[in-house]
Amino acid sequence: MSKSAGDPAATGGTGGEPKLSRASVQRFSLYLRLLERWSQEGLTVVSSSQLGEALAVNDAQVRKDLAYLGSLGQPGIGYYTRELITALRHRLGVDRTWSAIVVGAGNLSRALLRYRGFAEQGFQFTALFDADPQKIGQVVEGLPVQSPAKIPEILAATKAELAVLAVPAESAQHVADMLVAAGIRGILNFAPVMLKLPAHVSLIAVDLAVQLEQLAFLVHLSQQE
Amino acid sequence: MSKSAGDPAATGGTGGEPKLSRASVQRFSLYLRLLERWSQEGLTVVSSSQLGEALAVNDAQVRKDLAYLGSLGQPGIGYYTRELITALRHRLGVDRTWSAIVVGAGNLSRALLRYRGFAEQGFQFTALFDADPQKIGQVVEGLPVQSPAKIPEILAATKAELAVLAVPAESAQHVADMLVAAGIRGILNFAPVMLKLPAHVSLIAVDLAVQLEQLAFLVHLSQQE
DNA sequence: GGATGTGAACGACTTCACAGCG
DNA sequence: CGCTGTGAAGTCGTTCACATCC
Repeated sequence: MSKSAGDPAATGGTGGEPKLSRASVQRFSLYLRLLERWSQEGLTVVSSSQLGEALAVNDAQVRKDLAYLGSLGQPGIGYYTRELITALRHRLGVDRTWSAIVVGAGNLSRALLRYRGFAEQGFQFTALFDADPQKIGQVVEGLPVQSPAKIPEILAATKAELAVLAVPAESAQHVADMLVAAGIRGILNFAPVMLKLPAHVSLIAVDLAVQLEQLAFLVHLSQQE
Repeated sequence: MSKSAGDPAATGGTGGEPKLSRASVQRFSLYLRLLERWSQEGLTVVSSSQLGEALAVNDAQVRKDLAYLGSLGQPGIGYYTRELITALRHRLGVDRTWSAIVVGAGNLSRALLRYRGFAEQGFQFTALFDADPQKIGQVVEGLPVQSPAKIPEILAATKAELAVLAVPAESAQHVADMLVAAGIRGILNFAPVMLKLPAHVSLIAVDLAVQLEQLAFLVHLSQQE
């Protein structure tokens, strides 16, 4: 469940690009994480079938995906993990630091702020907002809770490009509009609503209730036989 | 990002089924939520294009999806919301109560336990586990934290079929194995690892770090032009 | 008229299969 | 040899277009 903001009038070029399948992007993060773990465990060379098996992906698919990074593979050998990691980081854009703000100071935000994996990947949470006057001024995981009214100001100051939206469904669109107006570039939305955003703002939506429902449905299906 | 446990040797029948696209299932939950909201607002009839517009889905796609529920549509009119809702609930398996347990008593679990949308959809969280001795005995959102050693016992008693896994990556596979041994039917995994599960246990994986990375990548891409 | 249901065209993604290289 | 890179084939999902029905 995730949808990027539009991509109209693309395919402008006369074609000939190596083709970046929209779906392979979904797997890049998984390759990267796995490679980082394996690399730390001392693995220096890896084959497409090893990667494929670990991630439940066809090995040809893995090669197609990785080919998009350039011809890094060594026939008869495999891929050098270090090289792959560097190339993946670059392609994914995580070879730099991303600054992100969090709106909504509930348990979900707390969980996100606490998770150390983000910092390792170059993500920094630089500000936390909540509309609840009771919460403003409190410090959560090292960040003071601030009024959403300050979003424009803070966003201008921190140059944060990403925002995590973990507010009630009712206020999600309103807050999103504020973020857009303040110049945000991408929103990770946890509120159970379909946000309407201009095309230049990217969107990933994660709806936890939907996920649980999907799981129930899978079980439901498997029980019907 | 989600993958059901295998589905080998399927396609046994001689074909002829109305065809349930794996992807349309992803949308069923969204239709359902939207319809429930609109229905409460007094809407009694809805057209495929209305639904499509609200969810950014082609109207023909919506009709194809809904056709799988039977021929509920009224040519020239649309669909009766009540009928659609009932049919969707039945098809999704949420026209009954699902009992679920939660393993890992961190902030993410807290957020899930607190979210009221689950109860409305018939999901009940009946037990909470954590390996941290410090936490055992505490009461979180109304549920006492129990030792994972009690999983088999409690699972047998509560007949819970679903489990939410919100534990550190290191222990995720171990806990998953325990859950499987105890007879769980489906797992919603938040730990950043690829779980290996037997085919009869369904799996939905939500990796928050991957989602943020995907968002960064989308922004990264949009900035390259 | 207005909306459904659906075959057919289209496009995207995946898998196969194999040439080619170290 | 083993493993990559990739055209070709196959599968799946989406969109189009239109007959059909209220």
